[in-house]
This record gives sequence, C-alpha cells and structure tokens, in this order.
Amino acid sequence: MEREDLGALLARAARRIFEAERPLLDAHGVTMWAYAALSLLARGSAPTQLALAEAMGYDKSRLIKILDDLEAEGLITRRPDATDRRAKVVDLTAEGRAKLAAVQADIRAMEAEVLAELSTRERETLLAVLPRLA
Amino acid sequence: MEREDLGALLARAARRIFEAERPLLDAHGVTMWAYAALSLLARGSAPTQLALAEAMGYDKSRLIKILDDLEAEGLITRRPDATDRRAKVVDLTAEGRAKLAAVQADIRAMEAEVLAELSTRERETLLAVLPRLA
DNA sequence: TATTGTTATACTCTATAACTATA
DNA sequence: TATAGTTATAGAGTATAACAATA
Repeated sequence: MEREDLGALLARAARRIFEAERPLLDAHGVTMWAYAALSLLARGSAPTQLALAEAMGYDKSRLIKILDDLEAEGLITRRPDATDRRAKVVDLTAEGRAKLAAVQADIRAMEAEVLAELSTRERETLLAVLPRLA
Repeated sequence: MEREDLGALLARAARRIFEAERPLLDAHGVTMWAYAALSLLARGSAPTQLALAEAMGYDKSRLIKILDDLEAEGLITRRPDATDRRAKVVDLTAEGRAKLAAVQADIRAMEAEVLAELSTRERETLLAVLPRLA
C-alpha cells in the first residue's frame, strides 16, 4: 500500500506522454500507429508485413489499413519478397524518412521538456532501465 | 534515432506488466478496471463516483458498470452523500479490502520478479521517478 | 497442407448525448 | 439553470475467421 503498482505508474506516465504527442502527430497528419510503423521501419530494415506487425505488437490484419494509407501518401513502398512471393517487403521512401524525422524532432523536443524535470542521473537511469523492462 | 521514443518505451514496459497481471486478475475474478477502482478506494477515502472516475482517468458513465459489479459482489457500497443527495459516496467493504489485499499480493510478487532484473539503485530510481512523470 | 497478405464480420471499448433527481 | 448518476446509442478500435495466391 506504500506505493502504487508498477503497472499503474507506467500506464499513467505513458498516457501523459501520449497525450502530449497527440497534437504533434495531428499537426503532421500522422496517427500514432503510423508513426510507430515509420519508426520501426527506420530501425530494423525492410521487414515483411508480418514481421513488422509482430514487432509493433499489432495485428497483421489491422496493419493493412495503416500501410495502405502510408503507401498512398508515398511514405512507404511495398514489393514482393524475391525469395517468397507471398510476402511483401516494406520500405521507407525518402519522403517517409523526411516525415519521420520531422515528427520525431517535435516529439523529442516534447520529451526533453518532460525529462528536464529529472536530474541527469535519474534521466540516464530511466532511459537505461526502461528497455530492459520491455 | 539512437534510442526509442520515451512513449514507446513506457508503453512496451506497461504492456509487459499488464500481460503478466491478466492471469492473476482472472484468477481472482477481477477486471483491470475493477482492480484499479479498488486500489484507488483503498487509498483516498470515500470519494464520490465522479471524483473516483476522474482519479482513475475513466469516464463516469463507464464506471457505472464496474461499480455495479463490485457492489453485487459485496466488495463496495454506495450511499448518498449527506450534504448532496445527488452524489453517491463509494466505500470499500471488509470483503473488498480482503479481495484487494489478495490480488495485490499476487501482483506485487510478480512485480518483484520483474524488478529483480534491476539493481537496487536502478529499482529505487525508477520507482522514485515514475510518479513524477505521471 | 501451411503461410502471407487481404477482406469481412462480430465483438468490445469508448465517446457522446439524453434523462432523473437533486441542487 | 446546473450537476451527479444513469441509460442509450453511435462510433472507433480490436479480434477472429475466411479467402486467394504462393510455398
């Protein structure tokens, strides 16, 4: 009873960040899931749709609409995998990379403000620890 | 690009915790929101339904069903506020406190396992920092 | 026969707006 | 007139199963 549950603490912190992200994403005309997809594509390179869905913790059937929109906007491309023509390889276009960079710059600036409430040591520990919890 | 977004890190960590919580909550026959309500009731005392909904970050109309179920199970009581008979004061029953203690014990044990992956210093910093981010 | 991407369908969750009873 | 709790309804989000093309 002395403290809140870890889950509640993480969820509240995540919610605060997401609420701060929403207007930034809206300004760029990108949904949260589309941004998540772009981020993952910039990181691991050229995954198949199924691999991307799994990496996002998202369902492959729900991902379709996200990718349809991103493709229509010219931010990604889909091409059949040479070794398995059932699968489609997803790639970021130059426009996709530019869009991601622009959105991410705004989000990082917002994060920097939030993290400024912490000391340097706290900030470093938090960012080192969170990836290991996930 | 060197690290993931803070929001993504928090969301992934929260998801991992919630997935570990689900079977524990199921075993006690309690939903996540019901558990959240019980936890908040044990903390701040005897709030009105509206105050409880706001504290949970939940909608007052959605809270109704949660409280209906908890009341039917004898875990909470609802009584009209003496000073404003429109409002209803929500109280934990003895059974409600016992249920909360039982569920929370299981969840804290699970959390302890997760947190055991961290050093003492990391653990303390994380738990000190998260409430300030929320 | 199994799997990838896709589509369709059903279900849950959430948001919004009314309604009642009190104020 | 406004507010707390409640109810009803519409919309968004999610899960599931089926389908075509390929393996």
